[in-house]
Amino acid sequence: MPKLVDHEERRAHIIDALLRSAASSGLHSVTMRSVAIEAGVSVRLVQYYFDTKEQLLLAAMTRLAARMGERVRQRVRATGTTTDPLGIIEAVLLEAVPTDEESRAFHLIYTEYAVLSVTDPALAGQPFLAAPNEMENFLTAHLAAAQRAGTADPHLDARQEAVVLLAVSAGLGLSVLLGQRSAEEATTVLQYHLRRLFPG
Amino acid sequence: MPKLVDHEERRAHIIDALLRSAASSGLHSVTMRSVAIEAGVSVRLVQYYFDTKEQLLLAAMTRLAARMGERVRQRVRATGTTTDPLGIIEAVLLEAVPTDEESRAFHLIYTEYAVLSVTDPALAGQPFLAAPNEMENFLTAHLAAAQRAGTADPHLDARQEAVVLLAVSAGLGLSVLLGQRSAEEATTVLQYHLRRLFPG
DNA sequence: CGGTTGATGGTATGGTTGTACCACAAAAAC
DNA sequence: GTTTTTGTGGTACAACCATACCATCAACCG
Repeated sequence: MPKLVDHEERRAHIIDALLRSAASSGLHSVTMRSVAIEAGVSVRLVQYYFDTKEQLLLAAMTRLAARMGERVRQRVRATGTTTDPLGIIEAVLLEAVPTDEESRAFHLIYTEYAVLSVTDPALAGQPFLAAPNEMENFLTAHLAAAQRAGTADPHLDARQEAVVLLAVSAGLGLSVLLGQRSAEEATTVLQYHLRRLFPG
Repeated sequence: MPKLVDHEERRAHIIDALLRSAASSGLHSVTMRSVAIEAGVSVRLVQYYFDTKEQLLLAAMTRLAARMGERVRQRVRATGTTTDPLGIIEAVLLEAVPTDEESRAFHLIYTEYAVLSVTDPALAGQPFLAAPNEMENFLTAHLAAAQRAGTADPHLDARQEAVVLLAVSAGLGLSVLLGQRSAEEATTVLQYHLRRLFPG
């Protein structure tokens, strides 16, 4: 046998090719061939590492969901604090607003997957439910902490506000994707809304 | 020639078949054949009335966008008032939350179209931008009216709040579609948020 | 050193899709 | 009453797609 190759690396390489291919012309238009070409390998190799297209799509979805988690955690880390609820919450929510081309592509594919998973039984949507639920708890906890610290209005229902926040961020992100709003507008609106929850 | 048929009626019939077909297994899986079968006509007829698949999809999208407008107007009319801003706003926003199977199918296809229009140049997204912009103005106006009438907090920025409201409603609707939340939960959260804008 | 096994390329195949083409019947036009 | 025109069916076709199959080549195993 030649070279004795690192399977995980090869798989990652192919998945990245799929994501690039999907970013430019939509998830619905990716084919074994387009992925192979984008990855610079033969179709046979894509088959070799993923067997079927369904499994390839599934693997890409899993990778995407994982990357979403990383992105959010990275943003939170970038705030450099674990004690400023407003900063942390803002960081989490702003991740949903696509700014540069890279994040736009990311969120586009993510959304395409989410919508696809509604009708495609093979893509049962676990990854798309686990993450938001986790975020909901996360936001609720930090909101409650802010209330205890006196920086957020104590009359608020922390959990319901957390759900509202997630919905606002998802809705704004979507409207940016659809070209209805600019990323700057969306950011401004989100910050406006946060300032109402965190007066002063 | 036989029968001399009403073209618009035939077209509507076929488009409805497309929407039914898309509702059950996703917009991506509709084909000329599946539409023809669902409509109970031959493939040739679908071609005859729409020439190409692209035009069929486009016509269905247009019809869908128009129907969205009707739905919202109908809801507003059903409130039976033109002077109660809270009632009117709540009616508009609740339309985005799919309750029964019919509205679920409607919003699913609508969302699939919206996402598809991002990558498919043939489906340039005008219909998906006009309606929300109109709604934004509508909500802004009614919010401002409520502020003048003293039922809404006068410190609010009516336009930004309108954008937030649209985003919340879109986000909640999407989360219901994805199966993350029940329609009841979404409704509760939306009403909670509205009660914060309209105290008392 | 011989053979087994991992990695890869190439190609064939069966199915599906959108669309073009051909035929025909029946109503309208003249 | 002949000739258009309009609606409709059936079918053929070229493209494309996912996948199965066949072949090859090189490394490691014994």
